[in-house]
Amino acid sequence: MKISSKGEYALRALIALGRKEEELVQIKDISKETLVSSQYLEQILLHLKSHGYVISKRGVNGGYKLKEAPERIVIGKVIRDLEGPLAPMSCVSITSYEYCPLEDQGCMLKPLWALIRDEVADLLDHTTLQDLLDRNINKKRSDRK
Amino acid sequence: MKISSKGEYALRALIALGRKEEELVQIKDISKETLVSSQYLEQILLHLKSHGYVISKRGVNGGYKLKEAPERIVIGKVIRDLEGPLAPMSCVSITSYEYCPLEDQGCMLKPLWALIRDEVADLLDHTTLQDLLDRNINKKRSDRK
DNA sequence: TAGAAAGTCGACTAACTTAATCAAGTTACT
DNA sequence: AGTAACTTGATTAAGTTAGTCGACTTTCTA
Repeated sequence: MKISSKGEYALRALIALGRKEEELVQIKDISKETLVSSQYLEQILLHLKSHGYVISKRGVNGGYKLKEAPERIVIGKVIRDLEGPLAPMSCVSITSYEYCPLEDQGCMLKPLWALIRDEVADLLDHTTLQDLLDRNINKKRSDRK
Repeated sequence: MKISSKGEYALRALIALGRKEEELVQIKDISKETLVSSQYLEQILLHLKSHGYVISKRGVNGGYKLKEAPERIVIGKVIRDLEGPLAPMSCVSITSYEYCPLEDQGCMLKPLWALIRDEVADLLDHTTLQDLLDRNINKKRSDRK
């Protein structure tokens, strides 16, 4: 049930950029703040760029910044884009469902996995980068009304 | 955020045994029901045995059965025993915590991981094998009162 | 306009994990 | 004695993770 370091590091980078809001931040500065090597960050930032989360400027005084406002960046989407489905098993994944023959005979595990998927997805899909920056990750969730 | 097939298969095997309650069930019969190869099941059943979930009888007419009643087998414990901590990051793991230097500077991600850990652990630690057999996995959780 | 700063891109790799498979046992029933 | 059945440890093939490397392109500035 782990989050991979790629997802973790991507979120660290987004947080670092979110704290500077509009300025360009260079990889080596992001590296200092996130404790991730420049070379690995480079790879991760390219992924973030290709998925439309950040924009970059090359050359002297270049760097990265967020493409959208932090309140429009949804953590669940970032994690799915960077490391794949949130569901614990593909038989309960909305975004990448795979058939399992046990479904036909009334699998007794599927409802459990579905519940986990729902809880995790609900939480991450209702948390934005701004929530992280505000340290506002409790409450405010759909099923707690 | 995946459950490994080892954990999934172990739970399938426990369910198969739980349905027979007291009889000895042979690996090849568990294999038919769970759709897991006999040879891989063999390995998994040994793990389940070493962790005290099942007992076996060798020789002709041997097989496996549950060591305890299904209502005493907690799914969270099975998963932790078979595939490790439930926490999405080791910095929020109760059972296998590991220090992360970002903690000292107020990591903004840790509260999120902690919340996920709490939700998943709460769910799995309040679900027993009997609940799975009864298809009774909703409600009845501590934070829903 | 040369040179340095900074991002880009693709290939590569070492270590680890997963998911098995295999072979050679040991035990116990008939 | 024979065979069904569990036991154990070694091995392996494939995939993933977490990087590393090197050559390249763009852009600013002196």
